Amino acid sequence: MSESVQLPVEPGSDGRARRWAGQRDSRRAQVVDAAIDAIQQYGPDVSTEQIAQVAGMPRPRLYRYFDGKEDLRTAVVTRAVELLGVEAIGLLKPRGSVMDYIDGSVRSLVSWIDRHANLYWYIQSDATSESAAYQNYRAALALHLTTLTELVADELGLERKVTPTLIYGLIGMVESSIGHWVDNRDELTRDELTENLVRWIWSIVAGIATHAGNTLDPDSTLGRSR
Amino acid sequence: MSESVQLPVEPGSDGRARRWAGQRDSRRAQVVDAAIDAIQQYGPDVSTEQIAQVAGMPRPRLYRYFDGKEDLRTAVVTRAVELLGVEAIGLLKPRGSVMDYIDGSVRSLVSWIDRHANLYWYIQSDATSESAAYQNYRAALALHLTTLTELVADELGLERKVTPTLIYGLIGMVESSIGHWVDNRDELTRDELTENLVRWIWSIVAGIATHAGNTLDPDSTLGRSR
DNA sequence: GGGTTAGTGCGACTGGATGTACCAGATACA
DNA sequence: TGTATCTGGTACATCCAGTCGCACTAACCC
Repeated sequence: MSESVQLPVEPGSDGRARRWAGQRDSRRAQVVDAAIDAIQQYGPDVSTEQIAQVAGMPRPRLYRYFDGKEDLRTAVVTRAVELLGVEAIGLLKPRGSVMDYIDGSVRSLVSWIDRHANLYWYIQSDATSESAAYQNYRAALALHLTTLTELVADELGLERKVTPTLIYGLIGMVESSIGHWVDNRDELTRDELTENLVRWIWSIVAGIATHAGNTLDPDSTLGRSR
Repeated sequence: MSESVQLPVEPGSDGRARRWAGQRDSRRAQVVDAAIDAIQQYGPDVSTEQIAQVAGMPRPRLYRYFDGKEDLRTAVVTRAVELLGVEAIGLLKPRGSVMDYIDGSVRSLVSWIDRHANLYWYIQSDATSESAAYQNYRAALALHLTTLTELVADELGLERKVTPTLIYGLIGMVESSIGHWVDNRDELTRDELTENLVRWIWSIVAGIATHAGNTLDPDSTLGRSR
C-alpha cells in the first residue's frame, strides 16, 4: 500500500540500510509531537496539512511513517495517554489511603484535561465503537483504575464480572463532568469540581462495599499485603 | 419510509403558496426518518449519498431542506432524543419513590441504547464541545434528570451550582457503562447492568444527602413537598 | 387556455481533504 | 564511482460536502 516500505531492518545487512535503523520510529514520534502541538493550536479538527506544516515536512511525507490518518490518530492518542500517565504516575501509585488514591487520580485527571482541552476533545471526537484510538485510550485509563479495584476487591466484595463496567462508568462520569466543567468554568472552581467528584466516587465505592455487607475505611492504607 | 403528514396550514394569500405550506417541514421529517434508517443500516458514518438514497431522492435535494450536514445531524439527534423521550415518558414521570424513578430512567435508557446501538454511536461520534447536536442531546437528557434533582433538591441539600455537573456526571457514567456493555454483552445481563447502575446512582445521591447532614429515604414518594 | 409560482429531478461543477505516484536531489556507504 | 536509502516537492487521483443551473411538473390565478 505505502509507496515504499521502509527498510526491513536486518542486522547483518548493508551499512547503508543499518544507518536508518530506528529512523522510522523516531520520525513517527516527531510527527506525533508535532500533531499534538497542532491540535493545541488548531483544535480537534486539525488537517494533515496543518500537522505536516508544524512538523516541518511536506504532507505526503506523513504517509511514509503512518498508514493513514487513523494510524496517526491512534499514535497521538497513545502518546497522550502516555503523557498523562507519566505526569500522574506519582499520584496514581497505590500509596496512602483509598481516599488519597481517589483524590490523587481525579486531581491529576482534572488538571491534565484542564491544560490539554483541545487534545482531550480530539480524543473524544472519535468516540465510536470501532475507533482503535478511542478504545486504546479507554483501555489505558481502565488499566489505571483497575489497580485500585484489584487492591480493594476483597474488601469491596465486588463481583469480578462487574469490575469493567464499574470502571468504564467511573471514567465516563469523571470525563463527562470535566467536559461540562471545561465549558462552564464559572459554575465551579477546579477544587470544588475535584472535591465533588471524589465524594461521588467514594459514595459508589463505599456503597458497593455496603451492599456486599462489608465496610470500607476511607483512611485504610492501600498497597499493604494483608 | 413513513408517509409524510401534512402539517396545519396557515391561511396564506396565494393558494399556490398555501399548497406547499408545511411541505418543507414534512420533507425534513421524512429525510430525518430516512437518515435514522440509513444509520441503522450503514453505521454511524453514513454519507449524505446513502441518506439520500434511502430517502429516495437525489443528494442535492437534501440541501433544499437542510443547511448542511450539521443541520441534518442536529435534526436527527433531536428526533432521536424525542423518540427516546416518548418511549420513556411513562417511566420518567416523577411518580413513585426515588428508587422507582432512578430505576425507571436507567432501565429505559439501557433498553433504548440496546436497540439503537448505531444511532447511539452516531450521536456519540460527534462529541465535540462545538457540536450543536451533541450539546442538544445532552441538554435534553439533562432536562430529564433535572426533574429528579429539583424534586429532591431540598432533601439533598445539594448546592445549586453543583447540580449541572452532577447531572452531566451521571449521564456520563450511565452512557459509558452502557457503551462498554453494548460491546461486551457477555459480561453482564441487561438486568445486572441496570441493577448495578441504579445502585451506583443511588449511592451518589444518598451520599450527597449524607454529606449535607440529611438522610434520604429510597422509598419516599416524589412529587410532593414534605 | 396562458402565465405564474412554487417544488422536483438530475447532471455538472467547485472546493477541500485524504491518500498515491513519481522524480530529482542529497547523503552516507561500498 | 556507483548504489541504496531517505527527503522535498509537485502533480495527480479520489471521495465527499455543498452549489448551480436548467428543464420539467403541478397547482393556482386571471
